[in-house]
Amino acid sequence: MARLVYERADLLPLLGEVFREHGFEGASLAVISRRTGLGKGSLYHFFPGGKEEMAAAVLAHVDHWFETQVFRPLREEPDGRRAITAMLEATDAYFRSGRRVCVVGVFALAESRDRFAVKVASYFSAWIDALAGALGRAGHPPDDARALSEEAVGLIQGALVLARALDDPAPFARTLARLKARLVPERPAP
Amino acid sequence: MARLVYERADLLPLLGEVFREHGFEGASLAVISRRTGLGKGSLYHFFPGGKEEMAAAVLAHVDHWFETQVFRPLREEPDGRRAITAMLEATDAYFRSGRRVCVVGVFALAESRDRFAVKVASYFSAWIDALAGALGRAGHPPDDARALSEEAVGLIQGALVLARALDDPAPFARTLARLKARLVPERPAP
DNA sequence: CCTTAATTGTACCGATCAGTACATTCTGTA
DNA sequence: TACAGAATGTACTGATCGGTACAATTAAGG
Repeated sequence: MARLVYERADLLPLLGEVFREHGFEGASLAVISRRTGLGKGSLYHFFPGGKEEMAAAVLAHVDHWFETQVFRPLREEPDGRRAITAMLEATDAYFRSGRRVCVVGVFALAESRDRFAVKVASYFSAWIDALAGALGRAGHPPDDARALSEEAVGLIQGALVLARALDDPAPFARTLARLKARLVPERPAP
Repeated sequence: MARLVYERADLLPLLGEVFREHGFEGASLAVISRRTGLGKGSLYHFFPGGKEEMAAAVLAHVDHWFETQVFRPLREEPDGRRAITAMLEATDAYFRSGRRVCVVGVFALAESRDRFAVKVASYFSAWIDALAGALGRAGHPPDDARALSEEAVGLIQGALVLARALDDPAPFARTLARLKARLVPERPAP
């Protein structure tokens, strides 16, 4: 058989999609095997810890993506408005304008939250912290910035739930547009 | 053994908690049996359709609760501001101030969405429609009302995800407080 | 070509899954 | 008390679960 996967890292995007679509409980080794094209032998070769290790690797992979593409720019870009605009664009791209849900959110709602409690919690708190900082640099008063950041991150997650529930990505797109207007108004925040 | 359950309806709250905590895939008949105190014989006596019928009954039960306690008051209470305030209070009570997640949201994010697509979608669209009407009666311009309603429902769902992810109900409470300030401002909306 | 180790598919394990069959136990009505 | 039907627990089914063992295959180095 042709060798399609050369590295463990090549598997992570595929595994990510499987867990995103099925959740942890619903992602059976059978569907993982089918979607990756790898037998159990290969899967356990790359992930001796089994399904739990696969899910942990996916969470770490997602966290790393957001850390480098979203959180760090939010923290380090001196221009707060530019940082927030970039975050909204990256978010829109990552979630495919609402056609993709958040695997961390999926894990958070189900039983699997307890198993991955630390990673799930740190993902959201890192996002809120980084965005609050950028909002502060964009001119929002510190007290507002924190509340606004929490609201924005929650709004994104809620819009993903809504988009999936209604089977329509439009609510997510509208939410991002409203968020942009609120977080980065045409005239800098008072 | 003492008979604890006399009617199928008595089971729905128990089943609701199980599906809320475990999701559809994660709620095995073993845990359902343990949590309800009923053997499989009894469960299949009440729900010949098995797990799927149980979940459908739970969704219908939740939908009925929201219909009578939230959606209908939102539609029929002439005073829009009063209707919205009552909705926020009922929502806070139902979700136990953020200590409880939304079983429809849980179903929406996981694979189970496809199985219950109609009920999941209608729950959210009914909520958004009813709230948009009340917002209109509360003085919000029609265009704003629709967008504001969608945002509010999404915000509630997102806050539930956040509360569960961070294992802290506070974000939900703060979100409801902000929502109240936005939907029912001290001085009626412009 | 030969060796070696990494990689992979397959057969299997015990446990658990949803669901069925059915005998037993209750409960209400004579 | 006696009976009928509802309610219930238990034992089972085949399928699938996550995970293991291991032999066959592959690729790289000499």
